[in-house]
Amino acid sequence: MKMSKLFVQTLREFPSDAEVISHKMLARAGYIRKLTSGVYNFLPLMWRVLKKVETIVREEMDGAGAQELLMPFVQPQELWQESGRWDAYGKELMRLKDRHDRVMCLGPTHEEVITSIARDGLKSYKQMPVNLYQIQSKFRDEVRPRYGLLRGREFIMKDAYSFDTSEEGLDKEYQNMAQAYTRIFKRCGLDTKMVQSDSGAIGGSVSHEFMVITDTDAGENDVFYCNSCDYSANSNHAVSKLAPANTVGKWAKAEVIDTPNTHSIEELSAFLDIEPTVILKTLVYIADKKPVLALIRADKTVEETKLMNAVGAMDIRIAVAGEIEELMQQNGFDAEKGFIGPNGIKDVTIVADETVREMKNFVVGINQKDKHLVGANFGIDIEMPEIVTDIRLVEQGDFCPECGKPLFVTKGIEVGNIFKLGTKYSKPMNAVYTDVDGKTKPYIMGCYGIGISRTAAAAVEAHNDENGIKWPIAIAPYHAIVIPVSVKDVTQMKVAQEVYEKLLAAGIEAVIDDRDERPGVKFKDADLIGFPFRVTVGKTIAEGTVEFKTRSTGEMENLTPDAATERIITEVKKALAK
RNA sequence: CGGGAUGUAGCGCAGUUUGGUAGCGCACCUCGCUUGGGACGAGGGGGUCGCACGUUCGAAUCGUGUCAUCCCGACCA
Repeated sequence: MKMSKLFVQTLREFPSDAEVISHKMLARAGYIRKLTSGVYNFLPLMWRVLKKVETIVREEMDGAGAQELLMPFVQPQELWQESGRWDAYGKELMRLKDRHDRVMCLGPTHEEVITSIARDGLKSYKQMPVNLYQIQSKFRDEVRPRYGLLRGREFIMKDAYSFDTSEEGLDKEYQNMAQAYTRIFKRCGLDTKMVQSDSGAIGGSVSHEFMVITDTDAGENDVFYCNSCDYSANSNHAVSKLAPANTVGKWAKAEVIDTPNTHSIEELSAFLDIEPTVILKTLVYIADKKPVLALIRADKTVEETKLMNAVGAMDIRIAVAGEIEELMQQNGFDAEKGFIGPNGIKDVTIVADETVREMKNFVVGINQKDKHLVGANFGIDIEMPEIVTDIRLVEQGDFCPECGKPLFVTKGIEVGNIFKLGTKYSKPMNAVYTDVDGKTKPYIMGCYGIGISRTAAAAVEAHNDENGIKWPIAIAPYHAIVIPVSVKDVTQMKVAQEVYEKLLAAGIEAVIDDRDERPGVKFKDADLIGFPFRVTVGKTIAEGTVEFKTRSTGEMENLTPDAATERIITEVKKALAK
């Protein structure tokens, strides 16, 4: 490809609406252009990258025994009503009407459609196991799209769905996919960590996420991991052992005492001269529009996803002052934040964290302003809630649940995930097969996603410097660029042309910068766009050498034109051999 | 959806306070000159100043409304 004809417009400055590095770089280097919020044009360079990621994904998925198909982007409401997700999915599901006022949605994921395909054509145990996948644009009407391709509304995703006749079969396919994913991301030049995670709106029991570890803002997930064993988990799912703490209060008997103006745990513990570990904290949440009380040892934080799961809600948030007031009034109390407690609250789900179990003689709010109950105990002064489970956010300094060594935290970009769905969709949608015993049974399903466009963006997050992108060779839009310093210099141009043609003949994807620009412009563009290799043909051609530069390391060498050509061919082959 | 901000040429911005016929840099076109890290000179093309209504002799500028975009929080590939 001639640089003069390559459809790309690099910018001198970063677009002002870009926040994270991958968005800045991809926009400035002319890979993407925003069409509207969270929706991007993938320009020729970007499309080449995406196709390369797709190719790797296809090769590994096919190699793992999956079969590719393509499902529609527009889906009918009825299918989503069958699974129960039409109401459950929320506003992220982009709904629209056709000309007959029939209600449709844009596919954010395809469990419903694939399940309908399966129940039509997958009738016998003999046809299983089977794994079907597609690569396609998805649309999720995100509350707040951001970070460019990392959280767009429209994005390219590979989604695979497996059908098995047994849990054992599903386990096997789950492992199979985990291994395929590990290979895929490695081939894309990304270091990923497979972490335990919450299964969220898609549902199911077990799930893992593949995280690109990054220390930038773009890593929206906190990942806790252990250096001594292989435990790692998303913070929304992580569990931990706690350091020993004093959880027994200093009071011998229960009594209500005045605690004026102690609205926070800090103020209360200072006023009473005690540690927060002997205070029972009561938080009011709104889960699916209904209030929920969460009890936890006061030095700990509630993890909202865990709480949401504990009460079986689809949506959760902390209550605002007005809602707390309303709850108090309904129960005949006059208290505010800081003095709330579980006693006397009727018809409200109460969830306690495991940490409350070992608390004794503790301090707790009793829904009276400026008063607390001290020396309280479960079973005597406070009823133990029916739901006692882990709703605690793991923190740095906690210990590994498996081996007891310290846990560490880091940021991660989720590029893929795998779920065990079980019969979550097959049962409600009556998607069944006939088993060997002649009985009809629902499929045991799994689903496996990879964000294609997010993976490409994550690669930029992981590989860049102040001058631009440093693409991993396997997913770079082109492998190499050949730059004649002056296109008017006949010798330089001739040698550059020869190198370029030899590269093409060897199957290297190369660009020749035939523009009549000053060298600085060409070098800046080459670095910004991120060609893995660069051959510069300049004055040193008089001594028979050209300059060979490796983008990832910045290393520069003077080689003969043939040596530089061979070097690129060797390096690219080596990189693609994985 | 709550809080904050911004909409002026493809990109980055000034002009708005104090109303008077729209500007700068980059990019683009032509010519000259230049050629190892985003040169220089001359000339040129491109904008209903987000949109609507209002105030005014006159609105990018003032008022009201509206839309869009971005940032901070709750969701997720």
